[in-house]
Amino acid sequence: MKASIYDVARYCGLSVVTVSRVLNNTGNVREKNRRKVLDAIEALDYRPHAAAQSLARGHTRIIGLMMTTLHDRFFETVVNEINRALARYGYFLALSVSSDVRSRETHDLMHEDRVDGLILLSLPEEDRYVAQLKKRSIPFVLIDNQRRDHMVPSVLTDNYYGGYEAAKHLLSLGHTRIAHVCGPEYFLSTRERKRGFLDALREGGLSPFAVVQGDYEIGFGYNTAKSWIRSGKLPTAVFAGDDYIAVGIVNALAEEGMRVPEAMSVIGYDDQYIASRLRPYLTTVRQPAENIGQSSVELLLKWIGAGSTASVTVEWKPELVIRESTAVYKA
Amino acid sequence: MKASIYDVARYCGLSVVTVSRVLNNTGNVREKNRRKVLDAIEALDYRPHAAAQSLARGHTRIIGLMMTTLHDRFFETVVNEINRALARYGYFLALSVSSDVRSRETHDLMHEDRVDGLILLSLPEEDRYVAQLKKRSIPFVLIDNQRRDHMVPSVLTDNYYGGYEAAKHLLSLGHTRIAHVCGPEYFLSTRERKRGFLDALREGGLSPFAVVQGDYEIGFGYNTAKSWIRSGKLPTAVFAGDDYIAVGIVNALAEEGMRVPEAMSVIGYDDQYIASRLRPYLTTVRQPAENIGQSSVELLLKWIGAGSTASVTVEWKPELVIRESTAVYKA
DNA sequence: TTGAAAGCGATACCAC
DNA sequence: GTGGTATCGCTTTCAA
Repeated sequence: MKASIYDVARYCGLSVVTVSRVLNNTGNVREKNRRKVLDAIEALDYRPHAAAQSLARGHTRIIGLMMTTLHDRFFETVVNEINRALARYGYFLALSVSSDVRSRETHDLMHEDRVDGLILLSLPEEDRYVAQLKKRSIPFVLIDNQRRDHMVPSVLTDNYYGGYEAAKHLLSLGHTRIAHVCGPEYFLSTRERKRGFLDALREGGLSPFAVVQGDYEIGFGYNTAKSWIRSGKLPTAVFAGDDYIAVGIVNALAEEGMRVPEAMSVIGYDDQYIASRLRPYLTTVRQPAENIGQSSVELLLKWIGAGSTASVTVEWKPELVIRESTAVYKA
Repeated sequence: MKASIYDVARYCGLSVVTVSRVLNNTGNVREKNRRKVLDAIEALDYRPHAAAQSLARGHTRIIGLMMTTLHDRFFETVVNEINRALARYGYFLALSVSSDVRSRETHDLMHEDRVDGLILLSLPEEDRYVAQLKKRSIPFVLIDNQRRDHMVPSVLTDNYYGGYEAAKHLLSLGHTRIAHVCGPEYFLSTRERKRGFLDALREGGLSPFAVVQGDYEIGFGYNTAKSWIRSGKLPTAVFAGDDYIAVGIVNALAEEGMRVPEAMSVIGYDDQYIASRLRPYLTTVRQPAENIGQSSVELLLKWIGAGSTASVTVEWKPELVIRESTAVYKA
């Protein structure tokens, strides 16, 4: 049978209160007794019962994380970092991956006082949750939120800047026939990247060779490039909405014997695993996933600690990573 | 303030016992009263307090999952499936990703009665945990365990079979100069795949063109292929230890203007995302991650339900997925 | 510095 | 069918 705090108290001839005190490092315990308690704990291999502690203290030291998919390098890294940061502060991570927003389990995560706070990672329909969370006054943080108008603590990256920098890079290389192959319109990030891209081109006095919209998939990039090739009209540089699209483009070109960056410069977004492994290594825009994960935890724990929040927004700048897939334009 | 079961009882003029009864669907409640309770719950927007329930019931309905990395398609899918299966049974998932086996948080997951059971996903040093778990009599299941000798409930895939089938496939295509580029020796899966591969070759009366060992990385496949090319001595077919290695090989070949499968047949393992997206689509050996995730949950919950286990081992057969990267040998 | 006792919010045994 | 009460294991006043 597992030892309880009473067993420890009995074992060392002190009261449970004293045991509790050394457990929680609340002062006022004679050093000699402290030792006795510690020894008893050791001898009995005692560990406090989490549920009992939660009940007594009113909190669980569990943070919930809700997301729709793990299959994304950026998300993976964020989750990893959140996990690590949480552990450092003595918190646990409850994960809920659910593509179906309306499923039951995600709701119970916030309904039964299971968590002290929640992190919402790039959730569509975020409003629905935000309303619930506010009503139940559960601390939360949004990462990569879709809407920026409601005042809620959130951490995000400057996608406009990312798109802008990507385009600037291509421009500086002397390209003038520049296309953008982007993701679905309903992502704020897609729209922002595009806006940044277009603004940069406009500043350069250019209009885009083309703006093609589809999914963040290798296949979409592949098909787009193939259709350009078929038509015989190609841009000299492409800003892909993400690395998968970029890789698809490179792949299609390679099949036709065209090399990147010689035949076409290609720039991606996200710095996924393959971006730095597959030749040609991809020039890309990197989001600081580690920082994002960390800030979200810090923001959340600050809220939990303070009992209220100032609804801070932390914004990270993405970073242009120049590798092999972009080069100076040669006529 | 959040409503407790006492508030509900007071509101509907019944006792907490009755409320608890309708909450848990234990019979013996007059239908009329049942309605009253339900109405009160509705009116007060009441939800039972998880910690209080855990304390009273003696379990948490939380299952812990320990793993070392999320960056793997197979793992992702397993996690996803575990999450889904758990949710179906009304359980929650506590995740601990930790490459450092000795870190604190992973331990507390099993020490404070936070979880009703644990799933260990492909953990090196599994023995250490198994011992702890057994000592504390916490139900657990191993997925993809490294050692197969200790009697513990586990679910795994037949890597020997996978390697064997891969080789058979290449053999049946008429290849005779077949290489194996595999992962690190310390993975049981690596050793098993290799053993299957070698046995198949032996049955075909062949010895391998080469067996090269390195990391499960694109770069390793790339470098290996490059060195073959430099040496001028190439196999006509390769069984890569995983898809990343395979993609690296294809990538290196493509750079030299050599096409797959025309110049060389390549077969991967795991059916990662890129395997089915990048041309040429990879012939690969697919592990049934969904089934694995599900069985692990079922095994674990069965143990938890029964209070004991028969130490079952569930083994899934991987499946050969033939796509574009392998073809009949032409001299 | 220490400990007795009152919660925390449920469940479960046992009368009625 | 229903409800009083002890119980789960810990924290937190409050007196001593």
